[in-house]
Amino acid sequence: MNATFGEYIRLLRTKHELTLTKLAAQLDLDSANLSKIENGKRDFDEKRLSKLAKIFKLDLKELRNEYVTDLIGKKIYETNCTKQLLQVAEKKAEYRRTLIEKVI
Amino acid sequence: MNATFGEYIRLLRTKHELTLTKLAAQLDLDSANLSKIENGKRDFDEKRLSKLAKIFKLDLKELRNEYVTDLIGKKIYETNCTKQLLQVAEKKAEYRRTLIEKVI
DNA sequence: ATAAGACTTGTCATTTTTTGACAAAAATAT
DNA sequence: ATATTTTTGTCAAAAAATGACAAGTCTTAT
Repeated sequence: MNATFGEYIRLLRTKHELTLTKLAAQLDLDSANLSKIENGKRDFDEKRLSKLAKIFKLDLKELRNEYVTDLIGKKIYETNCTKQLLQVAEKKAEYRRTLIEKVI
Repeated sequence: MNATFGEYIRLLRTKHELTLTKLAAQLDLDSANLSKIENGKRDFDEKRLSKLAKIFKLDLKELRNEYVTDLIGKKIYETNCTKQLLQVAEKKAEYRRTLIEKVI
């Protein structure tokens, strides 16, 4: 999926021919705020992922992957993180994983 | 650098034989909070990067790279983002870069 | 043309999260 | 043992995110 998470939601919504108001209601959200989410002016709150999955009958894990990759992709973008640096970041993530083991 | 940013600061500090109190003062920070930062219980605020660079005579850009990779590494860790998903995230970052071009 | 519905934008109070500051306990060094 | 250093807990203040509403634009049907 080559789109922001907001664009992805809009895609799902329009494909199902739902209005902002209709979908927002199902997500327990204001339609104005859903509009902002779709337009990348607000973030989608992780706590609503399961609702979103149910509404569009999506696999929650896959949806969460979409969400997480968007989150990190956004950070990569915001910080101007190059591919090279991203590899360093990945190493550091691995390192953090080893930290926990040490505590055990 | 295979360490969290907090650990990295601690490394720098001890290498220079500074106490928490001394370094904290130079960073315009409470020593108790610097302790938390070094122990990963708080985040280092980006706005102090330049001070940190000056104190230890580090290249600000390189230091910022350390900081950014820590930031993203932490996110990768927290979200359990696999290498595969990370590639997706990278694609999404690229996509975001193209979005701006479209506006121009 | 205009009325209705759909979407967008701006604002603001509330909530949540982060930060700074201080006190006191724990660990370490002298 | 005392002094110094470091850690931990707490809390108020600052900052950021969120929910809600009002008013705006745009689109479509009549």
